Amino acid sequence: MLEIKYIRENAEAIQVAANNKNIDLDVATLLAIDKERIELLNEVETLKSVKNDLNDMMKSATDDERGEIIAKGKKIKAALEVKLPELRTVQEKYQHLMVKVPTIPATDVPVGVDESENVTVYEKGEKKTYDFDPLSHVDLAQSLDIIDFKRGAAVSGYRGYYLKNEGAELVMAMMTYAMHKMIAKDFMPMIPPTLVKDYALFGTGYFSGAQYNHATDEVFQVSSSMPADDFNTEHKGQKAKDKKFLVGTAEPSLLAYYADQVLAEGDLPIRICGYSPCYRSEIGSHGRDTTGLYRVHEFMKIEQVIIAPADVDLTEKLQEEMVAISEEILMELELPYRKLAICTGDMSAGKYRMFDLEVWMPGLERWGETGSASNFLDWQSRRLNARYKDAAGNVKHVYMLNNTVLPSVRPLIAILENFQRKDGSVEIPKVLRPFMHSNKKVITAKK
RNA sequence: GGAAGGGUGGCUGAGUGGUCGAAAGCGCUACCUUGGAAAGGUAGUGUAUACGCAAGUGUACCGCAGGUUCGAAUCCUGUCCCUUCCGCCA
Repeated sequence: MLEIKYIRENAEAIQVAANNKNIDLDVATLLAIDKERIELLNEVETLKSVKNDLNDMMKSATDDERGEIIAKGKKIKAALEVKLPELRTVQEKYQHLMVKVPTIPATDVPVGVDESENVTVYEKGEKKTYDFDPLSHVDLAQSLDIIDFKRGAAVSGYRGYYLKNEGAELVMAMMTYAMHKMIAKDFMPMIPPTLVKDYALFGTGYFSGAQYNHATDEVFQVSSSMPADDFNTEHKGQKAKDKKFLVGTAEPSLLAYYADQVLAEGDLPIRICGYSPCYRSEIGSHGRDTTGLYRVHEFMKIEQVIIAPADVDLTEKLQEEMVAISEEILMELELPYRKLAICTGDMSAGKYRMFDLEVWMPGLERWGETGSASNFLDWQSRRLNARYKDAAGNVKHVYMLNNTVLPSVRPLIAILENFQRKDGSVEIPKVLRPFMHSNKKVITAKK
């Protein structure tokens, strides 16, 4: 969401951004509707102004005058009953288009249609060479008895899994290691709610429109008092109460913490790291990555967010700072990775700049995304109404950034596949050993 | 899940249909007073939005959304949140 004034002044640049981001938006149509909206708004406000004058007159009117005023008032009311629905219709159209307006990306963001045009900034870490055929994490999980996909599918369904033995231990170790790392870097640790109201997800841009949309939004919906089938239908007499959503990352919860708040500039930037379970419906991903742990419906993650003052250059630095932390973690985990500058077509509407980190997975023989760093400028804070007062006393929207610190499952894949040895065992990365029972160094095959 | 009470400006809190954008107090800001401070005095002090270079003017906002009425902080309906008690429960 952007300011309409800004959209009027930068119509062309926004149209280009929308085109580059594959967003179906005609800015000229938006501006035409905006004009219509302003005209109707002025008409309605004029009517209301007359109404208010009548109310003032009523205060000191004689009985005779009162009858006359009431008659005039009724006319105003009738006129408003015509205009207000018109205004409402136009405002709905306006809102519908406004929520699609993208942030104009940084000028040096690569322009591209889809992920194939993302640009590799650099690769770091050595890909190991093996004197044997490296197994995939699925095979390793089986022989080491640390992940059970079969029972996961039986109990949870498609893409379900159990972590067990060292698998469970290792994931907890990863989470604790990452949390400690962030606390050491002065990020405030939080464990936010994962069951949230719609506005947290709308505000951070996780709904494709202004409301939850079954067809495209990758979000699980939850209701405690209605059958799931009736969720989007508000039956007469039946309450759509406790309509909640499961977040796919801690980001919405962490950022919505500041919704409707006015912060002090002196408190910015605010750095936060949050631990949360993450839920993804993967509704548009049927048939992709169908085996293994790569694409699952639930996992755990440490996330980092920064709430910054409205200073683009500063946020560029802060984004680099956040990416550097994620890179430091991958280096300490001794995982080879690459950094990608995400192109316009692979970037969602609100983003100004986005980097992905991908880790090499020798068993799958591919790079796999383990983290994503985004700078939204004020796109999210406008939706969330998160502001701050600057030194001069002006109230402005904050700028918001987020980045993965460490998710649970994809790095686990990378660890298993990169640290496997010829005898089928898997070495535990040194930095995680202090978080394993008895400083365990190796996971050995159970059979 | 049951019962009761409550949500008003930065805070406390008055207000049950028209004189209420809203009393009073506190806080805050400026000025006066002072050697300086306190106390005291005077004035000011919400947000959003439309038009405008601006001053300003209009509109909206008393949790949120609807409704009744010529007119709603006030009446009606729904909803969200908070407090207390009971029940259930990790």
